[in-house]
Formats: sequence, C-alpha cells, structure tokens
Amino acid sequence: MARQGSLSTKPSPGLRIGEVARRTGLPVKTIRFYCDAGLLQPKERSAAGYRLFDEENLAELTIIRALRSMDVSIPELVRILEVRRAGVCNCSVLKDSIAAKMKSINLRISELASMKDELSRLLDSWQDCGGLKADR
Amino acid sequence: MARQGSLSTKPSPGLRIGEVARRTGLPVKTIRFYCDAGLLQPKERSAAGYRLFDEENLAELTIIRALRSMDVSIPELVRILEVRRAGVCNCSVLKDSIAAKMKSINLRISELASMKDELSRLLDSWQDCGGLKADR
DNA sequence: GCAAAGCTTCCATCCAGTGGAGGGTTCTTG
DNA sequence: CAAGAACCCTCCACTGGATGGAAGCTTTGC
Repeated sequence: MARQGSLSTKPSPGLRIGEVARRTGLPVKTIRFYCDAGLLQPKERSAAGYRLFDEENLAELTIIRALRSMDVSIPELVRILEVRRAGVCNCSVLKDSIAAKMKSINLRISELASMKDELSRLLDSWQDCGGLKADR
Repeated sequence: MARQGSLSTKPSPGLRIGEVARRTGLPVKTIRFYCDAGLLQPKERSAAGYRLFDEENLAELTIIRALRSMDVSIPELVRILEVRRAGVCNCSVLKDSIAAKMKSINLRISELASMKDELSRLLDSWQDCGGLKADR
C-alpha cells in the first residue's frame, strides 16, 4: 500500500488529539475544549469520529496559547483566528487591535520587571535578617 | 472634636471599602471576596459592621494584585501573606519560593518579548500586503 | 482474541470573580 | 429633622475557562 502515497501532495494522515497534546504541551481536555469553543477546527474526523489535526492547527494552538496567556478572551481569539485564516488583512481594525496588544505586552513587561525588583529587594532584606538562629 | 486626635499615636479612622477600592483600583466586590477568602483581614469593623482597613491592608493588596497577576493561587497567597505578617522569615522555604517566582517572572518576560516580536513581524507582513484597495 | 491505551460525548466540579436583590447606615442639604 | 443619595452589608446565582470522571466505542500490540 505504498506507505505514504509516495511523493504526491503529502496527504498527511492527520494527528490525533493525544499527539497534538504531546506536541503542544496542552492537556487533551483543553484542546477538546478549544474545539468545542470554535477556536480550533480539526478539519476532519476519522471514520470512528476521532478528531484529526494538521500542522496548521498546531500553529494556531501556539498562537492561542500565547494570547490566552495574555488574557485574550476566547471570543476575541475566535475573531482573531478567523481573520488569520482569511489570510489577507483588509481591515485596519485588526492592526489596531494588535498594536494595542503589543502596547499592553510592553506594559506587562515593565510591570513584571518592577515586580522582580521588588522581590529581589525583599529577598535581600531577608538575606541579612540573620542572627536569629538562622540556618545552623 | 479635634479633627484627628492632634498629634498622638495617629489612631487612623480606618478606610472603608469604597475608599480602598478607589485607591487600589480593585472593584469593591473583589476586595470583599479577598476578605472572605482569608487573604485580607480588615482588622476592625465599625459599629454598623462596615469593614475598616488600614495602610497595611493597602500594602497587602498591592502584593496580592501583583502576585495574582502572575497566577499565584489564592491559597498560596494566603500562605505567603501569613508569613509576611509573621514578620521575620525563619524558613528558607519561602526564600526559595520567591526565588522560583523570580525565575518564572524572567521566563514570562522573555516569552512576552518573543510574542511581541512575533506580533510585530505579523504586523509588518500585513503592512505591505498593499495593493488590494487598501485604505483609499 | 483480548487487554490496554486512546478516543468519544456528556455532565459535574473548580476557581476567581461578578451581578443583583433586599436591607441597613451615613452624609448632605433644605 | 426628614428625605434622598451614596455607601455598606449579606446571600445567592451566575460567568468563563478549564478540569475530572463515567460510560462506551476504536485502535494497537501481543
């Protein structure tokens, strides 16, 4: 059966959910949840009803993960991914929203930096609270 | 009524929840929720049962806000604040946990930075998708 | 052929808040 | 002092984003 259709257009067998989970580090449950939420479309089901994903889905999951970690809501992500799928950006609204997102990332970065400072100051202040039967 | 006890030990009237909300930028509901969760102790109630907060509580809220934004869970925060209240750090466990936290902050910062790059690349790639009736 | 592992759906639970009803308190102002 | 606005209280329900578990197919490997 010519193990892979030889050198035709690379039909790609489709990754099952567990494999996707392994590759992205996301729990299976979460991936399923994203599918249900309309964030991710498996593009195919096996005869038995198994979700089959492709490389594109993996790329989307990377985006999803990154933006979710910035608290972008799921409906918002749906919108963003739709536009991404559409390919060309015909509306500047999206550009604006991305620019805004970048601004908020910068803000977050500086927040984190100052938090780090604060923590390290805290740590220092403790370093020399010595004397009281410290670690002997 | 000597508006503030003149120059004695500064009894401080105690801030009511609305004022705390105004100063910290947190919703009243959330502050109440933190109290219920044992994160924040008003230290006093007015005769009418109003929660009365002090400066220390404000400081705690700052910490809470910062750490919550790093997804530190509420039970964990309870632990942390307890130790903080206890004053001196007698266990190095906490130091370790803070050091770990700092590590994760660093990680997060670099994640964000690379996300920013990715976004700006995305934005660039769209900038010059021009041609199709762009913005005229 | 059969067990283990993997997948499905569906429903319950969790966490961190948020919203609203129903009711008491404090401030302002006439 | 009365009225009204603004504030506060508790309690209970609900949300969003997952996560856990049961019950039941399917695929894999010996």
